[in-house]
Amino acid sequence: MPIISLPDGSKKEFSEPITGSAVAESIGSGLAKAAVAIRINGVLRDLTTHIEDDVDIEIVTRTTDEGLEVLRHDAAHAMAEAVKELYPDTQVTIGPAIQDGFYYDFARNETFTPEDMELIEKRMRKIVERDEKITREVWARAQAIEFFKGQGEIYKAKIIADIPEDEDVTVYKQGEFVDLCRGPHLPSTGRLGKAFKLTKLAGAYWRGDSSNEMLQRIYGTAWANDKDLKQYLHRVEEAERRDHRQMGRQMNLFHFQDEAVGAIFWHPKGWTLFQTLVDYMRQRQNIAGYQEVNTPELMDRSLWETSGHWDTFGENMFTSLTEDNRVWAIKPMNCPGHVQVFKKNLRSYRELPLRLAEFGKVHRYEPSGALHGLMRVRAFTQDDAHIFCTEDQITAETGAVCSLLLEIYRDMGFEDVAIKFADRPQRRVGEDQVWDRAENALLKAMDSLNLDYTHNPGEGAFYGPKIEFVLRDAIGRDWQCGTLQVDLNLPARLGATYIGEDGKRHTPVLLHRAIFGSLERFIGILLEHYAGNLPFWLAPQQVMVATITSDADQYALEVAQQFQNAGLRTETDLRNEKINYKVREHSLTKTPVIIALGKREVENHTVSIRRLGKKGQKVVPLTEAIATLSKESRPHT
RNA sequence: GCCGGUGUAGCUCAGUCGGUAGAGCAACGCAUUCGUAAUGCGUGGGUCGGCGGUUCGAAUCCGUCCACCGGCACCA
Repeated sequence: MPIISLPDGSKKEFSEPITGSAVAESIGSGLAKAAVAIRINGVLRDLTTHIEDDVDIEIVTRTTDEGLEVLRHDAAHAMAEAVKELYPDTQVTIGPAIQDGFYYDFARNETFTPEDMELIEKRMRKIVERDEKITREVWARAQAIEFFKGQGEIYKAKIIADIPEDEDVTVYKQGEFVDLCRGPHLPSTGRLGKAFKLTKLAGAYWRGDSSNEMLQRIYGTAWANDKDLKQYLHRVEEAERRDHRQMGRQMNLFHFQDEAVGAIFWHPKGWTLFQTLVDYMRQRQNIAGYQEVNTPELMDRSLWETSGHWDTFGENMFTSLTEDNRVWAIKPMNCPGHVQVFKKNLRSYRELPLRLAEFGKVHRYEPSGALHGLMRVRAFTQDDAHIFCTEDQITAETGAVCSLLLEIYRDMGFEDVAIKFADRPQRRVGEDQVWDRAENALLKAMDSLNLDYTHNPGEGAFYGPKIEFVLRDAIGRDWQCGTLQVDLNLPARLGATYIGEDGKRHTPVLLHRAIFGSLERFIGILLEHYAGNLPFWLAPQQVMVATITSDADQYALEVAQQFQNAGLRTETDLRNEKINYKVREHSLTKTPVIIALGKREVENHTVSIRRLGKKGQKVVPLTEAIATLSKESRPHT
């Protein structure tokens, strides 16, 4: 006689054991239709589960995050079933739900083609039409292994062998298809609906390990209904439209070419943007007590051996062998250089914290497959700084870096910043006790600053734990940009010391920190965040003075000159073209302000201001325009 | 680095069965002086990613290398 409590506190009593579906039906047919799973005493279960005891339940519907996860997991199963029907010699491995969709990894000798993908999707739709019952069974481990081996499913057998002894091995059946799975699943394949689509074909290593064989992964997206699917596809298109590589071409900012793979040719406008960011950061850092330095691009290999970079990343460093038989490494980081500057003078504890900053251009031989526009390159510029301090100063310095960083992100238009704590990685230098100290010091600093953070295990740098600062952009994507690392290893390895109050030599703590991270990448992020429509103060070309007729040419040159004198990045367009044509062209290159000048403006000494993305225009006296725009051109700090 | 896809004019793209390579935009020239997202007419522009092979003949078929795109792995 189960008594079932609903989330709103109401109770329902049933005279006999009942399934989740029936409970949903008893509440309402609409709910029953939308239901994909049931939460019983906090645990997500199949709708087909029989409820015999008194329980708290919640019906999970297809539009909720959890419901979508179930739906997408079902889509993965339907895809696997389709693949097994069409290509019986294929082994299925794993197929989880992911953000916005699902994938399944297959092992098969032949490769899947885009045409296969269409066939598979068609077959999935047939499987949905067949509306096969999905049933759950608990199997004995040995029996399960035997079964899947018998089916030629070696990967599945391996997965079962890895399931902890105390966990049940559950399998789900739909039609002829039997899959090892934790569940939960829908009652039948028909409930999946039609709002899914296979999206891409890719390789993926078995168990995510590049020393293993590569499987074939098929990705798909699945939604509660057609409307949501359409909306998602539209969102993807929008994201493509704001691709920074596209913006770079449209706005004439930079280009790449085969002779310099992973390196950027900055055009005048792109470089102007770059310099605007550098100028801004330089100013902020000066105020925050940093001193700027510059260190060599090339340093003898031995220095990198001492620092530990050679052992850890030697294969990813560019080197140059010279006539005198010396091997030079092109710097992949600035820290060893900064330590040399620190070491050159005898340092006193009174000088600490000493903050050395450098807009250092570094080179790293990134794997070819990792390269991606401005986001991942082989030559980039860091807004790097190293803070030499005592252990007692770690907290205060961490606090200062955090507030500086958050202010700067806000200026750039990012309000939403997440913080992660990354601790010791597998591959590292230094004793475990040193790592304990470094991690504890950083955690203590974060706690005493009341920072909200999540844990990112094993993701620290090879010389120390780090804080990662992750910002969220206008379309909800996360970008890890800033970082702060506590390093108790490199200063000792590179022999940095200072004289303490006690008159003895001590090894300083080294805090590595960057705010933009890579200037190049940050520009990519800005371009995508703003879809090219940069705020006025950042826009490389702020004002275009365009004439309506040639009568205004003289005045236009005068106006442009005055804008330039006021520090506004201004160009003129005196071409013999219609104003419509000019407006369109300069709008496409994302110029924030177009000043159109005709007879009327010449006569009245006014200008007509048109803002990017806005319909009309405003006619104001020239002096007023200059005042307004100059004010806007300052970083709003 | 690995898997799959793509590579044709400055840009976006078409090119059937192997038979002398096309469009729109841009550029250049001429006309037009125009009031806020494309004025008209004309002209020039190609190592069809590189190299090799098959063929009487290759943008097209085969091999190989390179780059890019989407993933995987990597990311000091």
